[in-house]
Amino acid sequence: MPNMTIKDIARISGCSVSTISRVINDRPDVRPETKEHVLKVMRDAGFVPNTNARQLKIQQSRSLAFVVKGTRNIFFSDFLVQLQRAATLYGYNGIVSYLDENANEIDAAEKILREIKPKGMIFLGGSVSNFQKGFASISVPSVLATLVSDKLNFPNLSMVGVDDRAASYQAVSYLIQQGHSKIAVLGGPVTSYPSMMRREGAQQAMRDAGIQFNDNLYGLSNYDFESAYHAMNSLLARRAEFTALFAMSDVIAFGAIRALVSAGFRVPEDVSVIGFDGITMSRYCVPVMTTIVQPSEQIALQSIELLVRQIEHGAPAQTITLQPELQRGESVRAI
Amino acid sequence: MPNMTIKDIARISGCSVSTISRVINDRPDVRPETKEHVLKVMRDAGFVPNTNARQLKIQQSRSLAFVVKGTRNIFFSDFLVQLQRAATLYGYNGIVSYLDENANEIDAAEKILREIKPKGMIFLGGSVSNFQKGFASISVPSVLATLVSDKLNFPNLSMVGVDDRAASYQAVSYLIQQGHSKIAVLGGPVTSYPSMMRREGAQQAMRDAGIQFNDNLYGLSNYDFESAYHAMNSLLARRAEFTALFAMSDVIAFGAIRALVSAGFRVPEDVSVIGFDGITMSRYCVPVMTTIVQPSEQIALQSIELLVRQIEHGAPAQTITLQPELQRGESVRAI
DNA sequence: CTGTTAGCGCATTCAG
DNA sequence: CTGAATGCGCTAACAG
Repeated sequence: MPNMTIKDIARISGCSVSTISRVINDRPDVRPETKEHVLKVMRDAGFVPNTNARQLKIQQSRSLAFVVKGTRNIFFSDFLVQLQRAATLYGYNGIVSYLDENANEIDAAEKILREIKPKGMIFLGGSVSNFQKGFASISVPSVLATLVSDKLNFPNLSMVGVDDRAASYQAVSYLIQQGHSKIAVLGGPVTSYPSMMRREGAQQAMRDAGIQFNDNLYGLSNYDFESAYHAMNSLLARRAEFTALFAMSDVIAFGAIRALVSAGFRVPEDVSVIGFDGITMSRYCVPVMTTIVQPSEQIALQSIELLVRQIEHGAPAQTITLQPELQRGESVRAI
Repeated sequence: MPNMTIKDIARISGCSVSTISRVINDRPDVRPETKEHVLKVMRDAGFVPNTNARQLKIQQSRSLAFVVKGTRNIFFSDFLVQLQRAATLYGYNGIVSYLDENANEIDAAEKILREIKPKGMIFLGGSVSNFQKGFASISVPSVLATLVSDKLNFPNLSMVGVDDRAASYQAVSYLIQQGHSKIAVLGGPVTSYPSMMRREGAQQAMRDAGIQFNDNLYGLSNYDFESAYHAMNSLLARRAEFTALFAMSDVIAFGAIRALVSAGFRVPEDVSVIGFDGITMSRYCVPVMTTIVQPSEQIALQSIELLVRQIEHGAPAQTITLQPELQRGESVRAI
């Protein structure tokens, strides 16, 4: 009898279906003995409630949707594992949905919402303008992870991440402290909010140090190895002169370093490189990457906690800004 | 009107619910014009069928469970994305479940089976002995991806992967061809089937070349950076002498290289390194990794195809062995 | 505390 | 080709 229903359990235990339902849902209004008895019958029969029927009835699931934009970004892969773990901790199961870099995450979210009716959503990556335009239409508790923006103000959208501008200010300041003044920057397009913030932070750091930011030293790259590799090659092709590079992610840094080395430069002897994210690889590569480490485990945990509070207690959305940390590796050299 | 039902569509389109249902399920017995009309109404209304109701009715889901053992293995992260993509291609949605390295994947699978009733499962990583002991109890179509073993013979368990023994034979033979004879090996424990096969292949290659395999040159490592780093340090601590290293995964190779470099060795000048897997990073690191590339996209695609055939047409389980490819990078030097 | 009953949204006979 | 009616398994009033 592999597929029992609560009816069968009701029959066997001599109770009614509603009592069984109450036991399943751990309602208080069941006599302890009855509950015990029903529980035993259920165990003996190997009964498992039908999730579909349950969810059809209550119109929602116990799942969270993780919407990931940017599948080639290793930082996100790492982060997803943490999210899953945290979700499980709170009794939810996470369903991952990968999106193309140029997909619209709001449209995708709406589709997911209708299809699987998650109780909450967590967005990894995403464009602020897409959110501004469309997020109003989605009403489930949500969290935008690894991104904090003051331009987004929705009652059901929390944000958890580091202050990208401050973090990249720190990164570039570090390069400047080490004596660099010709600093190239590699990162995402202006339509990417974190990229924009990181760029602003970088420029601010230069300005504050009296260094003129040169647009010629800015290379456009997506958050993947290949794109970064090509971006650096373009920089080199136009004879950009720099002694240091700020890459807006470790993955970008790796791709860039590969291009630099292929072109005959040494890191850090000829070019110093500082990354961003602090993926595991950054600690095991040669040279060890100097990078801004995002506290990904904390971000994941806090994201889930916030989401669960929003879901279960109707808590208001919050913005949490966590502190990144500078990992002093070997990829930056003082000059 | 965020939550439409087929009833609404029926009303708007002037048809009955059954016609709508037929259109949704792409049944042939609907007049083309009617179908077109209904389709238009559905699009205009942004209607999405309720998955729960549908699945409750047809008593099965359209989801596949991906059971991943080993969250720190970047190769699996890459691979999962491919699996998701392939699943979507076939109209299924994949649900990922991450397991601890020392969890029992069969127990986990049984739980997943009861909870979400997937139509099929794909296992990433897993111990052959666990399968031998417990897989008989699970009856849904399954695929063991990236692992091929002749010790597993279940009517509902397909396997897709490379011939680990042959592949590592190739890897070590390559080192030997390059003049190496003192070859260290870093890899998983004997309880890991791929590790065992890769070890056997490596030893065979050495035997065939008349090289004595020295147990002192074998280091035990899990498939993560840190473990590999420590394993290499142990090898160095016991003054193992070698000019080349066969690492059973790229991640292991990276961890080992980091340890080597820290100890003052250069790669490949002092020690040549060959890896396994061919993760994206292997092409963008310095030096570019010489490695055995698993055709992960193919493995993912074939795994899903096989699974879908088993599910939809009751096709028998199959074993598919794919050819890996040697990526000649810069981490191996002839001596 | 417990039982009866009416749907949740959809697929599917069975009649037209 | 199309429509009306039934029930999948479960929860939640409502009525004892």
